[in-house]
Amino acid sequence: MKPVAEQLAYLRKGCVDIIQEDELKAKLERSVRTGKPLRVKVGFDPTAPDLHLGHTVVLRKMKHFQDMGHEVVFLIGDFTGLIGDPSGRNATRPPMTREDIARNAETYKAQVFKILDPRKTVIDFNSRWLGALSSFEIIQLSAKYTVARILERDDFTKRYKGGLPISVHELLYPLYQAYDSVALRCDVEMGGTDQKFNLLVGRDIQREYGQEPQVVVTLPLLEGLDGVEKMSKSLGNYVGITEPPAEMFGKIMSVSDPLMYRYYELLTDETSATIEGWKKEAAAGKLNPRDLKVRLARTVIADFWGAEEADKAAAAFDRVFRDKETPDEMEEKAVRLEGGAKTAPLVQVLADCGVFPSRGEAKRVIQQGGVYLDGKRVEDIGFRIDFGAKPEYVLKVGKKSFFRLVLR
RNA sequence: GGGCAGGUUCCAGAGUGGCCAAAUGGGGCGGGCUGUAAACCCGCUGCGGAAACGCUUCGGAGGUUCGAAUCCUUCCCUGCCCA
Repeated sequence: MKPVAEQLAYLRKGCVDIIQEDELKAKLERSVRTGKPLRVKVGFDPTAPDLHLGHTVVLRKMKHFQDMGHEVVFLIGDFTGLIGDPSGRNATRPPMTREDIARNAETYKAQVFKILDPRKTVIDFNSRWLGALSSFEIIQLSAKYTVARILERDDFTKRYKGGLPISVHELLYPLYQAYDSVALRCDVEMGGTDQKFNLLVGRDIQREYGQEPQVVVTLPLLEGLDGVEKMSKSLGNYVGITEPPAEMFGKIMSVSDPLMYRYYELLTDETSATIEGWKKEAAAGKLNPRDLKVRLARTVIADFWGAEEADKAAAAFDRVFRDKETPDEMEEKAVRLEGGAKTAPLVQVLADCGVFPSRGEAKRVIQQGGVYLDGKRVEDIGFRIDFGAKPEYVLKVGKKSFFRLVLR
């Protein structure tokens, strides 16, 4: 196990808060002395079946703890998922079914080891202990905290003052999450900055149960592709870690320059000094931000798919967008025509095979000049596609979507 | 239990009998500019229709009216105040 000072320096990088740092130091010292690793918990909400880059910020930090020889608990909040954490939301979340949760948990398991070391990771479910609590024990737990303190949480305060509904079970959420720390006897709990309140409640409740309070580590929330909202699946501004390399590449390239530096900071091992240097060089015109962006995309993709795939994605991207060629892999859309007909109005075909949600939408985009067949812009909304001449067309919608239209 | 204020299109939020498929902003989509950047500019944004126009929508169900998002009844949901 590494010396404490070295561990601290390594673990501190990129964190927003460490509460309290001297407590962490003390825990690390004891761990070095006794050879007993720290237990670090991070809870994951079972609603998102697919991890995205936003999750990887904390996953990477978990990996850092593993690198330092500590034990990481990847806690799937299957029980708390039944409540639905209202953090950062202004509305109550609909609860999930047990089936949803079980399925999503499996998906998680399959994904986290792209980053985490499986030998040093414990995967657990909080239904294991929360589901076993009796009503009496729940009352005991709730008695250890006050409504006023719970309402201090930012989003509760806002909702309360704004006259928006808060259900009682939502108030219980932080207590349940805190109880996880008690059940696991955590030394450290990590989460995004939006989790700060919940993590801190963990400290209080552990104290109430006679345990040494955990150290709370918060990490920045990664902004989504829009650069404003935090990355989330429901906002659609995310890059999923299982997405094909080409997809990832395109998404990362579409990010704004300031966001690119942010991504470097949070998603790669480049040092802050290096990144600052690039920023200056780009501003001075010595470096094309586009090249930096390509580098970022390759680095990120290499983490999940390997360097070779990253290179391929980069090459494919150049072919399509620099050389204006069509990509070699496109989503195929099967076209079915009535009674073995060979031709049909394009608008109809595009709506039927799901490229557009309705004919109206298809018409609109064609009128606006956003539809291309085999590289030629379709000008006429009455255009009929003819599969008699050829069985397959390359369809381009807007700048970046390509489909293969195949008659079935 | 009593009083009051609300529930509008993806979201926020106007609209209080016909001019409302419903202002405005955001989001989304398309075009232009570019580094497929961002920012910015233009356009579109319920469904069907080439269009004229038709059809379905304003918490649910009924009703009044030639005509309702707008009025009435009732039910459901939310917030506030009092108890």
